[in-house]
Amino acid sequence: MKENKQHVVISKATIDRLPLYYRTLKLSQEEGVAIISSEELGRRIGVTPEQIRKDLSAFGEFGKKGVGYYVSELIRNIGEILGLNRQWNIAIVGVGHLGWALANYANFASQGFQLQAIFDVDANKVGKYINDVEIFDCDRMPEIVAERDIQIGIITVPAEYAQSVANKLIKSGIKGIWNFTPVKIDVPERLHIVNEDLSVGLSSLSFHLSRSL
Amino acid sequence: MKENKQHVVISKATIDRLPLYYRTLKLSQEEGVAIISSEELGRRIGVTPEQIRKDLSAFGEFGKKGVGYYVSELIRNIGEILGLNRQWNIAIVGVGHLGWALANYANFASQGFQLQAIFDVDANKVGKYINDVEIFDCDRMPEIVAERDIQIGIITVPAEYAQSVANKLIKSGIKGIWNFTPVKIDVPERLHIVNEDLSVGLSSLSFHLSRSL
DNA sequence: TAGATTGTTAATCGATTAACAATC
DNA sequence: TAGATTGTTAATCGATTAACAATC
Repeated sequence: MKENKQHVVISKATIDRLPLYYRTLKLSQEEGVAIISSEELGRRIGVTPEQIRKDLSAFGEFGKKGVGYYVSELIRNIGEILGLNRQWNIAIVGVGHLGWALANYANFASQGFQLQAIFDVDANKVGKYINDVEIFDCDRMPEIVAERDIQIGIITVPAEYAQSVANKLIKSGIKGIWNFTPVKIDVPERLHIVNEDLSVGLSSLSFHLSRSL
Repeated sequence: MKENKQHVVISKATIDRLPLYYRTLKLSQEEGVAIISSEELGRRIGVTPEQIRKDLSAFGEFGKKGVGYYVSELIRNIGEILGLNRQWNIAIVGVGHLGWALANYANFASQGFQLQAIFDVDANKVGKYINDVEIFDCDRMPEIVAERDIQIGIITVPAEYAQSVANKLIKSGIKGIWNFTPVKIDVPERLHIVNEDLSVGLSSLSFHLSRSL
């Protein structure tokens, strides 16, 4: 019996672990593992088995007591929870080093994220292609976003343009933003935004190394 | 009176917010702000003033009651806490798209992180330069790391080589690792590792969009 | 059946928020 | 002095861990 647990509050921490489970399960599947226990899955990921069972229990009952989880079934279920069983259309705004790297990141496609367009203001870049994806002028954002049903925008422009680019994306009809600039972007309530602040990682290392060296 | 609060437990969340404070303070300073309240700083970052005061209080008393924080003083103090007032020598292993982008990321240097070397196994890349930084064969890691006193290694190789590259870095004397591969790397207790899993961001957006669309 | 492992409830731990005395 | 704002203690909230009944 599959329950619908809409009433359970799902923590951000849980959502961030699900992709980890998903990926590790896929790897296990490739290795030929058909059934896996929370114990074994936890060992591979570096998470306690209780944590995994708790996380999953927020969405339903996916395992078999005394047995474990059927890998393919769990992959399907987590994929469904994360919305990975469908295609998302994404766009990158800003072809700097990072934007270029992300545009070349082939793995997105394999996870259902289809890069539909790249935007930049530089006339020298507009009209060129990165891996068969065209670079458009930012002014054409409303048109292209609508035409290609783009739901997610990735912002890799210099920090000072982050907010104005976000505004333009939102006005064009985008539903979610992945922000690589180190500034806080104000967005309407209904919009989802994930901040990927790459400068935190090194600072964190710096902090710990200063203390231990 | 500056106290030494070695007994206070500092949460990971606090450490992750400090770079945010640091950066925002620097921006404020550039705008000519000399004194800032936790209220105003919080507003700019999107964090409650209580949070900021609590975070800082783990390290000492940096403000003036009834006044606020002297921006330059707080920058210096947070910089000291994070270990940003010194130079760290870093190396990148793996010149794929992401490694290339990071090697070109000029901002590292401005924060005291000096890219000293790049490593790759591809003979076509070895000997070339990215922004005046030479690409060395991975076999020369022990030699170069020691010679240039490199403390931090950035791993941007394909997932399957992550662990062996980490082992090599550690054996070469590296003290901290910034891991961009989506796999768990086992390291000795004394080593610091920060995982930057870029695939989580899109999955998280996918999850929220699935629910709200 | 006995052993294994889930799903869930209760207990613990940790982090955030609220409140306020101290003091500039 | 009165108003403002810090630093800290107490209260709340949320997330993780432990324990265990259910059951395959």
